Amino acid sequence: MPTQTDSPTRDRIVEAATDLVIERGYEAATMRDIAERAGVSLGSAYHYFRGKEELIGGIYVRIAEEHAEKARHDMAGQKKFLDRLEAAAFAYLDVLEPYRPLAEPLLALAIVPSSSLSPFSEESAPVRDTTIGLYQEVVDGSNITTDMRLLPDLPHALWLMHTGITLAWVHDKSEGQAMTREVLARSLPALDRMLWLGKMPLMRPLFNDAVEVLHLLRGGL
Amino acid sequence: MPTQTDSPTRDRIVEAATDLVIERGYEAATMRDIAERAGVSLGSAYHYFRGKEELIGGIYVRIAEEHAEKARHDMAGQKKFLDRLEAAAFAYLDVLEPYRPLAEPLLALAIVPSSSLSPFSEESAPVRDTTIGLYQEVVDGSNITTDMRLLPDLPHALWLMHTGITLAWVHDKSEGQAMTREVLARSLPALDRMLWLGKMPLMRPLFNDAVEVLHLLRGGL
DNA sequence: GTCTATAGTGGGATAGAC
DNA sequence: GTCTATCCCACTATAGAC
Repeated sequence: MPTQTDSPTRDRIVEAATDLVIERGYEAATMRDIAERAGVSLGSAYHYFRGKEELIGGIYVRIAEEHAEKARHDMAGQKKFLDRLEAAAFAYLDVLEPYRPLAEPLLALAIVPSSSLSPFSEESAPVRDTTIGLYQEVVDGSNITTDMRLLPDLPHALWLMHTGITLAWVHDKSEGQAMTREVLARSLPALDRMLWLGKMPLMRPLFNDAVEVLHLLRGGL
Repeated sequence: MPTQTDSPTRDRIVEAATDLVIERGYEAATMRDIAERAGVSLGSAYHYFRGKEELIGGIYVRIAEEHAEKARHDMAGQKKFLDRLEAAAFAYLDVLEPYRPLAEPLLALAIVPSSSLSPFSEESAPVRDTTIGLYQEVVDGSNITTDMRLLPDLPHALWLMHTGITLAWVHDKSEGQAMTREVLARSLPALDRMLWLGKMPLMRPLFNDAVEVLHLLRGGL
């Protein structure tokens, strides 16, 4: 944890904030209410956290860690790249589920590139590395066959896809976000098959572009 | 315009808001300042607009219309699908450029699915239809060859890509958002080539998935 | 020096007189 | 349809408690 010193008061405030935001939504959970439920004064809450945004931010870390843990468990023993990728992706949706009430307000904060809560920010580097590392494991532990030039950028690209899944999941209006699951069930095997096509000479120019685009994205975001 | 009745006062408020937000940013442009610059009271501003968000929302319409106009001009006479698609995409980036100071705050509002400013919302239907219609023209005026089952969903899919481009552009940290342009320069030809591959029997299963995924997305977002 | 409490400030939004 | 007056919020400043 490269964050603050541990403090029971601090933890109580985070907990109160998470509960209240889940109960009432982001706007309706006022800093006064959060402080009151945590049994501290408003001033104390602001002593520990720069603002409401930072208070909420800690949840990201929790989600990423829960995801990594469940994904590692679910793909243990699996060898096929598709199996491992599916395990990691669906584990993410499982972990996300209870946090759904937080999805909209969290996304509104995280989408701002200059915000510390943005997945691309300097401050998010630890959480980002956790998830990229997980996808590295997805690749490394597998028997993937594709254009070898793609491999170094693949974990990062999968993490980018991971943020895309988040975006789709938040916007998914279907019951229990079934659409996101169905899209993954359809597109992950397709992705697997496309990667496999990377071995074919006919596909060479397409994979040239893919490698180049992934590099560009990595540099400019 | 299926919106409000025209009113000079209303227009003055919109203009003041746009200017102030570009000058100072979204947060710093207070409703009080906007009202003052427009020469009306705070209460009057709230008479015309439900809130700050709605006040800013009108800008979307303007961007979509400017884009459609420039794109139609730029692709006039072009027959090749790739040429038309590139014309439409790069026209969009050209149109977006002067609005860059608004990008972050606007995205923060638009990303919330329940917001009227979301590109997927009921209220955004007119703007959405404008842009989907433009991509329909991109396809219809072209000599595109691909798996025919893809065609009905293609304009909507291109609009989805269009919102993705917006997302990348807002996050693009490179000088003058050069990365987004380079990514497009690389990936649009690749997309064109992939669509062309839809004619090959080998690609049949991949295009089955593509058609299915596009349908799922269309239904669940 | 570390934490807490209190009393502000300013901004978004609303009610109701005219 | 325009205004004034007011509410409630996030957030700040700062004095004091331990």
